Amino acid sequence: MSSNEPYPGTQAVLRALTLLKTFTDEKPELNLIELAQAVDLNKTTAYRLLTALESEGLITRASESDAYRLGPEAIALGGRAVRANNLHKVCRPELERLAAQTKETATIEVLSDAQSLTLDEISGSYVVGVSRYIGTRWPLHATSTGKILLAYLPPVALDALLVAPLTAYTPHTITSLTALRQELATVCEQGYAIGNEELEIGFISVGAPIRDHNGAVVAAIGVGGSSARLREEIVFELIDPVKSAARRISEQLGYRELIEK
Amino acid sequence: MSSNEPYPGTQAVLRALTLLKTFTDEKPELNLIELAQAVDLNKTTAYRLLTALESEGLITRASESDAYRLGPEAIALGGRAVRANNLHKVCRPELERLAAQTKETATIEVLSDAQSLTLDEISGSYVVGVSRYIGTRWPLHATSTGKILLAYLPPVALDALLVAPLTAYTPHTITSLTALRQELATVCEQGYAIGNEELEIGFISVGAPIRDHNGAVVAAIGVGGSSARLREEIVFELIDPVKSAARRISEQLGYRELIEK
DNA sequence: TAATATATTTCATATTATGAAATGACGTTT
DNA sequence: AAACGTCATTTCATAATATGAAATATATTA
Repeated sequence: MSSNEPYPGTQAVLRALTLLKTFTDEKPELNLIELAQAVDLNKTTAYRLLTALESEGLITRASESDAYRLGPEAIALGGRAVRANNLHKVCRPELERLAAQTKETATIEVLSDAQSLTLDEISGSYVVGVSRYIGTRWPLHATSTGKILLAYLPPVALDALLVAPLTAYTPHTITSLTALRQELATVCEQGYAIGNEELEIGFISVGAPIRDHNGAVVAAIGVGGSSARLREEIVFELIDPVKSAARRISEQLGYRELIEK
Repeated sequence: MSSNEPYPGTQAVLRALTLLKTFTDEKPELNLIELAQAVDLNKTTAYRLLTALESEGLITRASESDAYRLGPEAIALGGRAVRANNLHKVCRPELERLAAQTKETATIEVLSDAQSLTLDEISGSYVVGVSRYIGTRWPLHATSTGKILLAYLPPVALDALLVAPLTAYTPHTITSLTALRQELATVCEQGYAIGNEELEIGFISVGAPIRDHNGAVVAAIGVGGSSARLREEIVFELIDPVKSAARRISEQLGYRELIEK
Protein backbone atom coordinates (compact mmCIF):
# COMPACT_ATOMS: atom_id res chain seq x y z
CA MET A 1 0.00 0.00 0.00
CA SER A 2 1.32 3.40 -0.95
CA SER A 3 2.41 5.21 2.17
CA ASN A 4 0.25 8.28 2.05
CA GLU A 5 -2.86 7.05 0.31
CA PRO A 6 -5.55 7.01 2.95
CA TYR A 7 -6.29 3.57 4.27
CA PRO A 8 -9.58 2.51 2.66
CA GLY A 9 -12.71 2.69 4.77
CA THR A 10 -11.57 5.50 7.01
CA GLN A 11 -12.92 8.59 5.32
CA ALA A 12 -15.34 9.58 8.06
CA VAL A 13 -12.84 9.10 10.86
CA LEU A 14 -10.13 11.02 9.06
CA ARG A 15 -12.54 13.84 8.39
CA ALA A 16 -13.54 13.96 12.05
CA LEU A 17 -9.90 14.10 13.12
CA THR A 18 -9.24 16.87 10.63
CA LEU A 19 -12.06 18.81 12.21
CA LEU A 20 -10.45 18.41 15.62
CA LYS A 21 -7.18 19.73 14.30
CA THR A 22 -8.85 22.83 12.94
CA PHE A 23 -9.07 24.31 16.42
CA THR A 24 -5.93 26.31 17.13
CA ASP A 25 -4.70 28.69 19.79
CA GLU A 26 -5.41 31.55 17.43
CA LYS A 27 -8.94 30.40 16.61
CA PRO A 28 -10.12 28.27 19.52
CA GLU A 29 -13.81 28.81 18.79
CA LEU A 30 -15.37 28.13 15.43
CA ASN A 31 -18.89 27.88 14.15
CA LEU A 32 -20.29 25.29 11.82
CA ILE A 33 -19.79 27.18 8.60
CA GLU A 34 -16.22 28.18 9.42
CA LEU A 35 -15.39 24.58 10.23
CA ALA A 36 -17.03 23.21 7.11
CA GLN A 37 -15.15 25.67 4.95
CA ALA A 38 -11.83 25.16 6.71
CA VAL A 39 -11.81 21.44 6.05
CA ASP A 40 -13.73 21.63 2.79
CA LEU A 41 -16.69 19.54 3.86
CA ASN A 42 -20.35 19.72 3.12
CA LYS A 43 -22.09 21.62 5.89
CA THR A 44 -24.32 18.67 6.73
CA THR A 45 -21.41 16.27 6.88
CA ALA A 46 -19.44 18.57 9.12
CA TYR A 47 -22.47 18.94 11.33
CA ARG A 48 -22.92 15.21 11.64
CA LEU A 49 -19.27 14.61 12.50
CA LEU A 50 -19.29 17.45 15.00
CA THR A 51 -22.36 16.00 16.65
CA ALA A 52 -20.51 12.73 17.12
CA LEU A 53 -17.46 14.51 18.53
CA GLU A 54 -19.65 16.55 20.81
CA SER A 55 -21.57 13.54 22.10
CA GLU A 56 -18.27 12.07 23.24
CA GLY A 57 -17.12 15.30 24.86
CA LEU A 58 -14.21 15.94 22.48
CA ILE A 59 -15.79 19.25 21.65
CA THR A 60 -18.30 21.47 23.45
CA ARG A 61 -20.25 24.51 22.55
CA ALA A 62 -20.30 27.87 24.20
CA SER A 63 -23.78 28.01 25.66
CA GLU A 64 -24.66 31.44 24.36
CA SER A 65 -23.32 31.56 20.86
CA ASP A 66 -23.29 28.11 19.47
CA ALA A 67 -19.65 28.14 18.53
CA TYR A 68 -17.72 24.92 18.92
CA ARG A 69 -14.53 24.54 20.89
CA LEU A 70 -12.39 21.65 22.10
CA GLY A 71 -14.01 19.93 25.05
CA PRO A 72 -13.13 18.34 28.37
CA GLU A 73 -12.59 14.91 26.94
CA ALA A 74 -9.81 16.33 24.78
CA ILE A 75 -8.15 17.61 27.93
CA ALA A 76 -8.50 14.26 29.64
CA LEU A 77 -7.19 12.45 26.58
CA GLY A 78 -4.16 14.72 26.44
CA GLY A 79 -3.46 14.08 30.09
CA ARG A 80 -3.56 10.35 29.59
CA ALA A 81 -1.33 10.69 26.54
CA VAL A 82 1.25 12.62 28.53
CA ARG A 83 1.23 10.15 31.38
CA ALA A 84 1.45 7.17 29.02
CA ASN A 85 4.78 8.45 27.84
CA ASN A 86 7.27 6.87 30.21
CA LEU A 87 9.74 9.56 29.33
CA HIS A 88 7.37 11.79 31.26
CA LYS A 89 7.64 9.67 34.42
CA VAL A 90 11.40 9.60 34.39
CA CYS A 91 11.76 13.28 33.57
CA ARG A 92 9.28 14.68 36.08
CA PRO A 93 11.54 14.68 39.15
CA GLU A 94 14.51 15.95 37.19
CA LEU A 95 12.44 18.79 35.76
CA GLU A 96 11.31 19.75 39.22
CA ARG A 97 14.84 19.66 40.49
CA LEU A 98 16.10 21.73 37.59
CA ALA A 99 13.35 24.32 37.99
CA ALA A 100 13.98 24.55 41.73
CA GLN A 101 17.72 24.76 41.27
CA THR A 102 17.68 27.43 38.58
CA LYS A 103 14.40 29.20 39.40
CA GLU A 104 13.68 29.19 35.69
CA THR A 105 11.16 27.22 33.64
CA ALA A 106 12.18 23.68 32.68
CA THR A 107 10.70 21.61 29.85
CA ILE A 108 11.16 18.35 28.01
CA GLU A 109 10.55 18.25 24.32
CA VAL A 110 10.31 15.56 21.71
CA LEU A 111 10.36 15.61 17.94
CA SER A 112 6.86 15.51 16.56
CA ASP A 113 5.71 16.40 13.12
CA ALA A 114 8.87 18.32 12.18
CA GLN A 115 8.49 20.43 15.29
CA SER A 116 9.49 20.33 18.91
CA LEU A 117 6.60 19.24 21.14
CA THR A 118 6.54 20.23 24.82
CA LEU A 119 5.82 17.06 26.78
CA ASP A 120 6.09 18.53 30.24
CA GLU A 121 6.89 21.81 31.88
CA ILE A 122 7.66 23.09 35.36
CA SER A 123 7.54 26.80 35.91
CA GLY A 124 10.38 28.42 37.75
CA SER A 125 9.54 30.35 40.87
CA TYR A 126 9.47 33.61 38.98
CA VAL A 127 6.34 32.60 37.13
CA VAL A 128 2.92 32.16 38.67
CA GLY A 129 1.07 30.40 35.88
CA VAL A 130 1.39 26.67 35.52
CA SER A 131 2.25 24.55 32.48
CA ARG A 132 1.03 26.94 29.91
CA TYR A 133 2.86 25.28 27.08
CA ILE A 134 2.35 21.56 27.46
CA GLY A 135 1.24 20.24 24.11
CA THR A 136 2.55 23.21 22.18
CA ARG A 137 4.87 22.77 19.20
CA TRP A 138 7.83 24.99 18.41
CA PRO A 139 10.04 25.50 15.37
CA LEU A 140 13.13 23.32 15.53
CA HIS A 141 15.65 25.84 14.24
CA ALA A 142 14.75 28.63 16.65
CA THR A 143 14.88 26.97 20.07
CA SER A 144 17.66 25.43 22.13
CA THR A 145 15.82 22.15 22.51
CA GLY A 146 14.84 22.14 18.85
CA LYS A 147 18.48 22.51 17.86
CA ILE A 148 19.34 19.61 20.16
CA LEU A 149 16.71 17.43 18.53
CA LEU A 150 18.06 18.33 15.10
CA ALA A 151 21.73 18.09 15.94
CA TYR A 152 21.78 14.40 16.74
CA LEU A 153 19.51 13.30 13.92
CA PRO A 154 20.86 10.80 11.38
CA PRO A 155 21.91 12.65 8.19
CA VAL A 156 19.00 11.45 6.05
CA ALA A 157 16.40 12.44 8.61
CA LEU A 158 18.12 15.79 9.09
CA ASP A 159 18.13 16.49 5.38
CA ALA A 160 14.41 15.87 5.25
CA LEU A 161 13.80 18.46 7.94
CA LEU A 162 16.30 21.08 6.90
CA VAL A 163 14.43 22.79 4.12
CA ALA A 164 14.49 26.46 3.28
CA PRO A 165 13.12 28.86 4.11
CA LEU A 166 13.85 29.03 7.81
CA THR A 167 11.34 31.47 9.24
CA ALA A 168 12.92 34.45 11.00
CA TYR A 169 11.11 34.99 14.29
CA THR A 170 13.53 37.62 15.55
CA PRO A 171 16.68 39.25 14.16
CA HIS A 172 18.62 36.52 16.00
CA THR A 173 16.97 33.57 14.29
CA ILE A 174 19.33 31.49 12.20
CA THR A 175 17.87 31.65 8.72
CA SER A 176 20.61 30.22 6.51
CA LEU A 177 20.82 26.46 6.08
CA THR A 178 24.62 26.47 6.09
CA ALA A 179 24.76 28.59 9.22
CA LEU A 180 22.32 26.23 10.88
CA ARG A 181 24.32 23.14 9.91
CA GLN A 182 27.38 24.84 11.31
CA GLU A 183 25.53 25.60 14.54
CA LEU A 184 24.30 22.01 14.82
CA ALA A 185 27.85 20.73 14.48
CA THR A 186 28.90 23.00 17.33
CA VAL A 187 25.95 21.82 19.41
CA CYS A 188 26.97 18.18 18.93
CA GLU A 189 30.51 18.93 19.91
CA GLN A 190 29.52 20.86 23.04
CA GLY A 191 26.68 18.60 24.11
CA TYR A 192 24.36 21.54 24.72
CA ALA A 193 22.57 24.23 22.76
CA ILE A 194 21.76 27.83 23.55
CA GLY A 195 18.69 29.60 22.27
CA ASN A 196 19.51 33.26 22.41
CA GLU A 197 16.33 35.23 21.67
CA GLU A 198 16.00 33.32 18.41
CA LEU A 199 12.30 32.59 18.83
CA GLU A 200 11.22 35.58 20.85
CA ILE A 201 13.02 38.67 21.98
CA GLY A 202 13.54 38.48 25.72
CA PHE A 203 13.69 34.69 26.00
CA ILE A 204 16.91 32.73 26.45
CA SER A 205 17.28 29.01 27.03
CA VAL A 206 19.76 26.17 27.28
CA GLY A 207 19.07 22.62 26.07
CA ALA A 208 20.74 19.21 26.31
CA PRO A 209 20.13 15.79 24.76
CA ILE A 210 18.39 12.85 26.44
CA ARG A 211 19.47 9.44 25.18
CA ASP A 212 17.81 6.06 25.45
CA HIS A 213 19.51 2.73 26.06
CA ASN A 214 20.64 2.58 22.44
CA GLY A 215 22.30 5.95 22.64
CA ALA A 216 19.70 7.50 20.36
CA VAL A 217 18.64 11.03 21.27
CA VAL A 218 14.92 10.71 22.03
CA ALA A 219 14.20 14.02 23.71
CA ALA A 220 15.69 17.30 24.82
CA ILE A 221 15.56 18.98 28.19
CA GLY A 222 15.79 22.73 28.52
CA VAL A 223 15.62 25.61 30.98
CA GLY A 224 14.99 29.16 30.04
CA GLY A 225 13.68 32.49 31.09
CA SER A 226 13.80 36.20 30.64
CA SER A 227 16.92 37.74 29.13
CA ALA A 228 16.60 40.44 31.77
CA ARG A 229 17.77 37.90 34.35
CA LEU A 230 19.84 35.62 32.15
CA ARG A 231 22.76 37.83 31.24
CA GLU A 232 25.59 36.02 29.53
CA GLU A 233 27.50 34.87 32.60
CA ILE A 234 24.28 33.61 34.17
CA VAL A 235 23.32 31.62 31.11
CA PHE A 236 26.61 29.80 31.33
CA GLU A 237 25.73 28.79 34.85
CA LEU A 238 22.70 26.94 33.49
CA ILE A 239 24.73 24.69 31.22
CA ASP A 240 26.02 22.33 33.86
CA PRO A 241 22.68 21.80 35.64
CA VAL A 242 20.95 21.09 32.33
CA LYS A 243 23.63 18.70 31.14
CA SER A 244 23.60 16.89 34.48
CA ALA A 245 19.84 16.53 34.44
CA ALA A 246 20.01 15.18 30.90
CA ARG A 247 22.69 12.72 31.89
CA ARG A 248 20.80 11.45 34.89
CA ILE A 249 17.63 10.97 32.85
CA SER A 250 19.58 9.18 30.13
CA GLU A 251 21.07 6.85 32.70
CA GLN A 252 17.61 6.01 33.95
CA LEU A 253 16.64 5.20 30.39
CA GLY A 254 19.47 2.69 30.28
CA TYR A 255 22.07 4.79 28.58
CA ARG A 256 25.64 4.08 29.61
CA GLU A 257 28.15 6.69 28.66
CA LEU A 258 31.11 5.39 26.69
CA ILE A 259 34.36 5.70 28.54
CA GLU A 260 36.72 6.05 25.61
CA LYS A 261 37.52 9.24 23.83
CA MET B 1 -34.59 12.68 18.06
CA SER B 2 -34.23 10.68 21.25
CA SER B 3 -31.49 12.12 23.36
CA ASN B 4 -29.11 9.20 23.64
CA GLU B 5 -29.70 7.33 20.43
CA PRO B 6 -26.56 7.80 18.41
CA TYR B 7 -26.89 10.40 15.70
CA PRO B 8 -27.27 8.50 12.43
CA GLY B 9 -24.27 8.25 10.17
CA THR B 10 -21.66 8.44 12.87
CA GLN B 11 -20.96 4.82 13.69
CA ALA B 12 -17.37 4.77 12.51
CA VAL B 13 -16.43 8.01 14.23
CA LEU B 14 -18.04 6.98 17.50
CA ARG B 15 -16.23 3.67 17.37
CA ALA B 16 -12.92 5.42 16.77
CA LEU B 17 -13.50 7.72 19.72
CA THR B 18 -14.40 4.78 21.90
CA LEU B 19 -11.10 3.22 20.96
CA LEU B 20 -9.27 6.36 22.03
CA LYS B 21 -11.01 6.29 25.39
CA THR B 22 -9.96 2.73 25.99
CA PHE B 23 -6.45 3.86 26.84
CA THR B 24 -6.26 4.57 30.56
CA ASP B 25 -3.58 5.33 33.12
CA GLU B 26 -3.79 1.73 34.29
CA LYS B 27 -3.52 0.26 30.80
CA PRO B 28 -1.76 2.82 28.63
CA GLU B 29 -0.56 0.26 26.09
CA LEU B 30 -2.89 -2.13 24.33
CA ASN B 31 -2.55 -4.45 21.42
CA LEU B 32 -5.01 -4.98 18.61
CA ILE B 33 -6.83 -7.90 20.12
CA GLU B 34 -7.19 -6.31 23.53
CA LEU B 35 -8.59 -3.18 21.93
CA ALA B 36 -11.00 -5.06 19.72
CA GLN B 37 -12.30 -7.03 22.68
CA ALA B 38 -12.54 -4.03 24.98
CA VAL B 39 -14.80 -2.13 22.62
CA ASP B 40 -16.46 -5.22 21.17
CA LEU B 41 -15.39 -4.66 17.60
CA ASN B 42 -14.39 -6.98 14.82
CA LYS B 43 -10.62 -7.24 14.75
CA THR B 44 -10.43 -5.94 11.19
CA THR B 45 -12.65 -2.98 11.95
CA ALA B 46 -10.62 -2.07 15.00
CA TYR B 47 -7.48 -2.36 12.94
CA ARG B 48 -8.81 -0.07 10.25
CA LEU B 49 -9.91 2.57 12.73
CA LEU B 50 -6.60 2.35 14.57
CA THR B 51 -4.75 2.83 11.32
CA ALA B 52 -6.69 6.03 10.73
CA LEU B 53 -6.00 7.26 14.25
CA GLU B 54 -2.36 6.38 13.87
CA SER B 55 -2.00 8.13 10.55
CA GLU B 56 -3.15 11.34 12.22
CA GLY B 57 -0.79 10.88 15.15
CA LEU B 58 -3.46 10.40 17.82
CA ILE B 59 -2.00 7.04 18.59
CA THR B 60 1.47 5.61 18.05
CA ARG B 61 3.00 2.24 18.44
CA ALA B 62 5.86 1.26 20.62
CA SER B 63 8.62 0.57 18.13
CA GLU B 64 9.57 -2.79 19.59
CA SER B 65 6.33 -4.48 20.51
CA ASP B 66 3.57 -3.33 18.27
CA ALA B 67 1.29 -2.24 21.06
CA TYR B 68 -0.69 0.90 20.57
CA ARG B 69 -0.65 3.90 22.85
CA LEU B 70 -1.86 7.49 22.74
CA GLY B 71 0.32 9.63 20.51
CA PRO B 72 1.79 13.11 20.30
CA GLU B 73 -1.19 14.56 18.52
CA ALA B 74 -3.33 13.65 21.52
CA ILE B 75 -0.93 15.64 23.68
CA ALA B 76 -1.09 18.59 21.34
CA LEU B 77 -4.87 18.41 21.16
CA GLY B 78 -5.09 18.34 24.94
CA GLY B 79 -2.87 21.38 25.20
CA ARG B 80 -5.05 23.33 22.83
CA ALA B 81 -8.14 22.19 24.71
CA VAL B 82 -6.70 23.39 28.01
CA ARG B 83 -5.92 26.79 26.59
CA ALA B 84 -9.32 27.09 24.92
CA ASN B 85 -11.17 26.32 28.13
CA ASN B 86 -10.03 29.03 30.46
CA LEU B 87 -11.68 29.46 33.82
CA HIS B 88 -13.61 32.52 32.86
CA LYS B 89 -15.31 30.95 29.83
CA VAL B 90 -16.16 27.74 31.61
CA CYS B 91 -17.38 29.37 34.81
CA ARG B 92 -19.64 31.98 33.28
CA PRO B 93 -22.66 29.76 32.55
CA GLU B 94 -22.32 27.92 35.86
CA LEU B 95 -22.18 31.20 37.78
CA GLU B 96 -25.33 32.33 36.03
CA ARG B 97 -27.04 29.09 36.79
CA LEU B 98 -25.99 29.20 40.42
CA ALA B 99 -27.13 32.78 40.84
CA ALA B 100 -30.47 32.02 39.19
CA GLN B 101 -30.98 28.89 41.24
CA THR B 102 -30.14 30.42 44.61
CA LYS B 103 -31.09 34.05 43.94
CA GLU B 104 -27.85 34.99 45.70
CA THR B 105 -24.60 36.42 44.36
CA ALA B 106 -22.15 33.95 42.83
CA THR B 107 -18.42 34.50 42.29
CA ILE B 108 -15.27 32.71 41.27
CA GLU B 109 -12.05 33.49 42.98
CA VAL B 110 -8.42 32.59 42.45
CA LEU B 111 -5.36 32.87 44.62
CA SER B 112 -3.45 36.00 43.81
CA ASP B 113 -0.80 37.66 45.84
CA ALA B 114 -1.74 35.96 49.13
CA GLN B 115 -5.31 37.06 48.68
CA SER B 116 -8.47 35.85 47.03
CA LEU B 117 -9.14 37.65 43.74
CA THR B 118 -12.66 37.86 42.34
CA LEU B 119 -12.46 36.84 38.68
CA ASP B 120 -16.15 37.03 37.89
CA GLU B 121 -19.41 37.71 39.65
CA ILE B 122 -23.13 37.37 38.93
CA SER B 123 -25.54 39.11 41.23
CA GLY B 124 -28.53 37.24 42.51
CA SER B 125 -31.99 38.69 42.20
CA TYR B 126 -31.99 39.95 45.76
CA VAL B 127 -29.15 42.33 45.06
CA VAL B 128 -29.57 45.53 43.19
CA GLY B 129 -26.07 46.38 42.04
CA VAL B 130 -24.25 44.29 39.45
CA SER B 131 -20.75 42.80 39.57
CA ARG B 132 -19.37 45.39 41.89
CA TYR B 133 -16.47 43.31 43.04
CA ILE B 134 -14.77 41.91 39.97
CA GLY B 135 -11.04 42.50 40.41
CA THR B 136 -11.25 42.99 44.15
CA ARG B 137 -9.04 41.06 46.57
CA TRP B 138 -10.15 39.59 49.86
CA PRO B 139 -8.35 38.18 52.89
CA LEU B 140 -7.99 34.42 52.61
CA HIS B 141 -8.79 33.52 56.19
CA ALA B 142 -12.05 35.46 56.40
CA THR B 143 -14.04 34.27 53.38
CA SER B 144 -15.51 30.92 52.36
CA THR B 145 -13.70 30.94 49.01
CA GLY B 146 -10.49 32.08 50.64
CA LYS B 147 -10.61 29.18 53.06
CA ILE B 148 -11.17 26.83 50.11
CA LEU B 149 -8.12 28.21 48.33
CA LEU B 150 -6.04 27.73 51.46
CA ALA B 151 -7.39 24.35 52.42
CA TYR B 152 -6.12 22.47 49.37
CA LEU B 153 -2.71 24.13 49.19
CA PRO B 154 0.39 21.96 49.47
CA PRO B 155 1.83 22.17 53.01
CA VAL B 156 4.84 24.31 52.12
CA ALA B 157 2.78 26.86 50.25
CA LEU B 158 0.26 26.95 53.06
CA ASP B 159 2.95 27.57 55.66
CA ALA B 160 4.19 30.53 53.66
CA LEU B 161 0.73 32.10 53.69
CA LEU B 162 -0.33 31.29 57.24
CA VAL B 163 1.43 33.97 59.18
CA ALA B 164 0.17 35.77 62.25
CA PRO B 165 -1.48 38.07 62.91
CA LEU B 166 -4.79 37.20 61.28
CA THR B 167 -6.73 40.42 61.07
CA ALA B 168 -10.09 40.34 62.88
CA TYR B 169 -12.72 41.91 60.63
CA THR B 170 -15.64 40.93 62.85
CA PRO B 171 -16.03 39.11 66.13
CA HIS B 172 -16.52 35.93 64.05
CA THR B 173 -13.20 36.09 62.19
CA ILE B 174 -10.88 33.20 62.93
CA THR B 175 -7.77 34.83 64.36
CA SER B 176 -5.80 31.94 65.78
CA LEU B 177 -3.50 30.00 63.47
CA THR B 178 -4.31 26.69 65.12
CA ALA B 179 -8.04 27.31 64.92
CA LEU B 180 -7.64 28.17 61.25
CA ARG B 181 -5.65 25.02 60.52
CA GLN B 182 -8.34 23.05 62.26
CA GLU B 183 -11.01 24.77 60.18
CA LEU B 184 -9.07 24.09 56.94
CA ALA B 185 -8.88 20.41 57.79
CA THR B 186 -12.64 20.33 58.23
CA VAL B 187 -13.11 22.18 54.95
CA CYS B 188 -11.02 19.58 53.10
CA GLU B 189 -12.98 16.79 54.63
CA GLN B 190 -16.36 18.30 53.81
CA GLY B 191 -15.45 19.60 50.38
CA TYR B 192 -17.01 22.99 51.10
CA ALA B 193 -16.44 26.01 53.32
CA ILE B 194 -18.81 28.36 55.06
CA GLY B 195 -18.06 32.00 55.70
CA ASN B 196 -20.24 33.05 58.55
CA GLU B 197 -20.04 36.82 58.97
CA GLU B 198 -16.27 36.48 59.28
CA LEU B 199 -15.45 39.33 56.93
CA GLU B 200 -18.47 41.54 57.43
CA ILE B 201 -21.41 41.34 59.77
CA GLY B 202 -24.50 40.48 57.78
CA PHE B 203 -22.75 38.51 55.01
CA ILE B 204 -22.76 34.72 54.79
CA SER B 205 -21.37 32.56 51.99
CA VAL B 206 -20.58 29.01 50.92
CA GLY B 207 -17.59 28.02 48.77
CA ALA B 208 -16.35 24.89 46.98
CA PRO B 209 -13.14 23.92 45.16
CA ILE B 210 -12.66 23.91 41.39
CA ARG B 211 -10.06 21.45 40.09
CA ASP B 212 -8.19 21.33 36.82
CA HIS B 213 -7.30 18.27 34.76
CA ASN B 214 -4.44 17.46 37.10
CA GLY B 215 -6.68 17.50 40.13
CA ALA B 216 -5.10 20.68 41.45
CA VAL B 217 -7.46 23.20 43.02
CA VAL B 218 -7.15 26.25 40.79
CA ALA B 219 -10.11 28.32 41.90
CA ALA B 220 -13.06 28.50 44.25
CA ILE B 221 -16.68 29.16 43.50
CA GLY B 222 -18.98 30.71 46.06
CA VAL B 223 -22.49 32.05 46.67
CA GLY B 224 -23.46 34.36 49.41
CA GLY B 225 -25.83 37.00 50.61
CA SER B 226 -27.42 38.71 53.55
CA SER B 227 -27.61 36.88 56.85
CA ALA B 228 -31.15 38.21 57.16
CA ARG B 229 -32.20 35.70 54.48
CA LEU B 230 -29.58 33.04 54.98
CA ARG B 231 -30.60 31.62 58.33
CA GLU B 232 -28.82 28.43 59.22
CA GLU B 233 -31.19 25.98 57.53
CA ILE B 234 -31.13 28.08 54.35
CA VAL B 235 -27.34 28.22 54.23
CA PHE B 236 -27.27 24.44 54.25
CA GLU B 237 -29.45 24.44 51.16
CA LEU B 238 -26.71 26.30 49.30
CA ILE B 239 -24.10 23.65 49.87
CA ASP B 240 -25.31 21.19 47.29
CA PRO B 241 -25.80 23.69 44.48
CA VAL B 242 -22.33 25.15 45.05
CA LYS B 243 -20.65 21.76 45.20
CA SER B 244 -22.47 20.64 42.06
CA ALA B 245 -21.47 23.76 40.17
CA ALA B 246 -17.87 23.24 41.27
CA ARG B 247 -17.99 19.64 40.14
CA ARG B 248 -19.42 20.49 36.74
CA ILE B 249 -16.83 23.19 36.15
CA SER B 250 -14.06 20.84 37.19
CA GLU B 251 -15.32 18.24 34.75
CA GLN B 252 -15.25 20.77 31.97
CA LEU B 253 -11.67 21.56 32.88
CA GLY B 254 -10.85 17.91 32.28
CA TYR B 255 -10.97 16.72 35.88
CA ARG B 256 -12.07 13.13 36.22
CA GLU B 257 -13.13 12.08 39.66
CA LEU B 258 -11.60 8.84 40.80
CA ILE B 259 -14.09 6.03 40.74
CA GLU B 260 -12.65 3.84 43.48
CA LYS B 261 -13.65 4.03 47.09
C1' DT C 1 9.93 -28.12 12.07
C1' DA C 2 5.42 -27.37 13.49
C1' DA C 3 2.40 -24.71 16.22
C1' DT C 4 0.73 -20.56 18.13
C1' DA C 5 -0.30 -15.83 18.31
C1' DT C 6 -0.55 -11.76 16.46
C1' DA C 7 -0.85 -8.20 12.66
C1' DT C 8 -2.26 -7.21 7.95
C1' DT C 9 -4.61 -7.65 3.41
C1' DT C 10 -8.36 -9.02 0.39
C1' DC C 11 -12.87 -8.54 -1.24
C1' DA C 12 -17.97 -9.19 -1.85
C1' DT C 13 -21.73 -7.08 0.45
C1' DA C 14 -25.19 -3.97 2.40
C1' DT C 15 -24.95 -0.97 5.90
C1' DT C 16 -23.88 3.45 6.69
C1' DA C 17 -22.09 7.98 5.41
C1' DT C 18 -23.20 11.37 2.23
C1' DG C 19 -24.96 16.02 0.56
C1' DA C 20 -28.83 18.61 -1.77
C1' DA C 21 -32.65 20.53 -0.33
C1' DA C 22 -36.14 21.76 3.09
C1' DT C 23 -37.06 23.40 7.52
C1' DG C 24 -36.41 25.64 11.89
C1' DA C 25 -34.68 29.18 15.02
C1' DC C 26 -33.50 33.66 15.85
C1' DG C 27 -32.09 38.10 15.34
C1' DT C 28 -31.95 42.35 12.20
C1' DT C 29 -33.65 45.38 8.83
C1' DT C 30 -37.30 47.54 6.29
C1' DA D 1 -45.14 43.64 11.84
C1' DA D 2 -43.51 41.74 7.92
C1' DA D 3 -39.65 40.48 5.20
C1' DC D 4 -34.99 39.24 5.15
C1' DG D 5 -30.62 37.08 6.44
C1' DT D 6 -27.83 33.94 8.80
C1' DC D 7 -26.90 30.00 10.70
C1' DA D 8 -28.15 25.38 12.83
C1' DT D 9 -30.73 21.26 12.20
C1' DT D 10 -33.52 17.59 9.94
C1' DT D 11 -35.02 14.81 6.07
C1' DC D 12 -34.25 11.40 2.74
C1' DA D 13 -32.90 9.03 -1.67
C1' DT D 14 -28.59 7.39 -3.22
C1' DA D 15 -24.16 5.27 -3.76
C1' DA D 16 -20.07 5.39 -1.78
C1' DT D 17 -17.83 3.62 1.96
C1' DA D 18 -17.36 0.90 6.20
C1' DT D 19 -17.84 -3.71 7.35
C1' DG D 20 -16.22 -8.47 8.81
C1' DA D 21 -15.23 -13.35 7.34
C1' DA D 22 -11.63 -15.46 5.59
C1' DA D 23 -6.96 -15.70 3.80
C1' DT D 24 -2.28 -14.38 4.35
C1' DA D 25 1.89 -12.62 6.44
C1' DT D 26 5.08 -12.28 10.24
C1' DA D 27 7.06 -13.23 14.32
C1' DT D 28 7.59 -16.06 18.51
C1' DT D 29 7.48 -20.31 20.98
C1' DA D 30 7.38 -25.36 21.59
